[in-house]
Amino acid sequence: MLQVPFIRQHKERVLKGLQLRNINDAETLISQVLQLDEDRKKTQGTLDEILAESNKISKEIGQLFQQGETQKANLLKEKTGKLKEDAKRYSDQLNEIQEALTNLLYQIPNIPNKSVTPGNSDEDNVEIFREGDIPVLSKNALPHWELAKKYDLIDFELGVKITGAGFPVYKGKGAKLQRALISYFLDKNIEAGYEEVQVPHLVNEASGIGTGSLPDKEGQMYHIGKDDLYLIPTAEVPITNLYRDMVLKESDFPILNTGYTPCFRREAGSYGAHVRGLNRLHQFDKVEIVRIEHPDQSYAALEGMVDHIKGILRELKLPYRILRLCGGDLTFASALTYDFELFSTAQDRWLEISSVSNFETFQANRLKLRFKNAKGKNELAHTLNGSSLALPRVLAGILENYQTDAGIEIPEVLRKYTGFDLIA
RNA sequence: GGAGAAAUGGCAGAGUGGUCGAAUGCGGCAGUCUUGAAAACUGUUGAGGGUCACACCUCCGGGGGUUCGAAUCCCUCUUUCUCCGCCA
Repeated sequence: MLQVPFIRQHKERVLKGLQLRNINDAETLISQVLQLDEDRKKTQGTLDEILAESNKISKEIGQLFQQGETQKANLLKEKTGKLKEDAKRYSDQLNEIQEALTNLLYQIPNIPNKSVTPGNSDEDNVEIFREGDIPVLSKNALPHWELAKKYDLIDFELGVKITGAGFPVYKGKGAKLQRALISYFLDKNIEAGYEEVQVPHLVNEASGIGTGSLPDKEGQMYHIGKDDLYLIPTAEVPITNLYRDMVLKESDFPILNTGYTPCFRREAGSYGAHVRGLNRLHQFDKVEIVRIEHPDQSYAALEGMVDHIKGILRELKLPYRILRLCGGDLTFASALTYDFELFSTAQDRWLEISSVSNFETFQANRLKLRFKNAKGKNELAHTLNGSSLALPRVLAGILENYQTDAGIEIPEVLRKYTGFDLIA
């Protein structure tokens, strides 16, 4: 969530940023925010005066009682009735204004970084890097859902039986390969300095709001009504919320965490061929990296995260590219996002496997995640996160790109985790 | 799930209706002393709103109530601890 003083001071920049995101009524939205904030100040000013007066009288009454001047005190008491009424009225009004203001601010996404280019959809994203050889496969190469069936690695129908579509069952070497990937990713992250955490898979509303997942992605998350908890759509939510309501020291930076969790997404209305197999699921596994950074360091950190993920894909010998998301495709809370996509030869298409973002202070403002700066003032920290990596599509990419007539080869770096080097 | 106790500033811990935003200790910061450090001593040290700056307002787990006045009383929720029960 943006800070109102920021909006006031950088109105033009905010408007430009929102336009870059194709928000058409930005002007109205912003002027409403500023107007409401003015109303807020005015109302609070009035309320404060009333409260000050009422506090003064209360003190006087207290003194009179102590001096035994009961009669005078009782006289003074009568004056407070109107003040109380007024205070109640203005306080109610203030609450209304504040609620309206908050609701408005919840609707405003983050302001894109300078480097973000205009665009309407994923087609306008800018490819900034590409690496890895695209393997030449034999004529009878199969997509991963066929391979999964052929080698009995994943059973989609069984998942439908016990839960529903989008909840696959991994079996045998399929399950082992997935577990190998999780261990490998975690180990790589730990090696790079990230501390592993295991976090709850259900979060409360405050956590959802903290990362900007709520109310923006309400419909995307599974909600458990009975206990008012949400299944996490990504480990970003619980891990980032570890630092909610904190005032850090400058020496605490940087904070690096990694964690493996399943992720749950409702993905309402997505059906059809392009979401076949592992391409889009309701439950999938992901290893996440999260960083809490000093504002001066956050963009360097973002580049560091990109390099780190590059290193993993390089080791896995998978062909991939990096996109810088355009204004229209940027997620709600992000200022700058790089997507990693790996090329699936058998499907002849790019699959998104990681998204690395700098949220600057957008989440920190909601999280009340601050640090004491050199001047001793509390300042919002920057939060970042990235997938390293999302499992299903990496698994799909490995199955598809590593298939040979003899079977599916296991990437070299994974063999110590799988204990086998071929799925045949 | 049942019974009881508790929740106060970075931490520990006083405070049971009237200058309490809150004693005291520890920690942090600044200074004196020292070649430097430690110790000792002195001062300082919560957050948010508001203001050019003051003033002023709000916050003692969350929400609501009683009262002229609430950290203190009442209701409610949450969390923690102890005992019992159940249990991977």
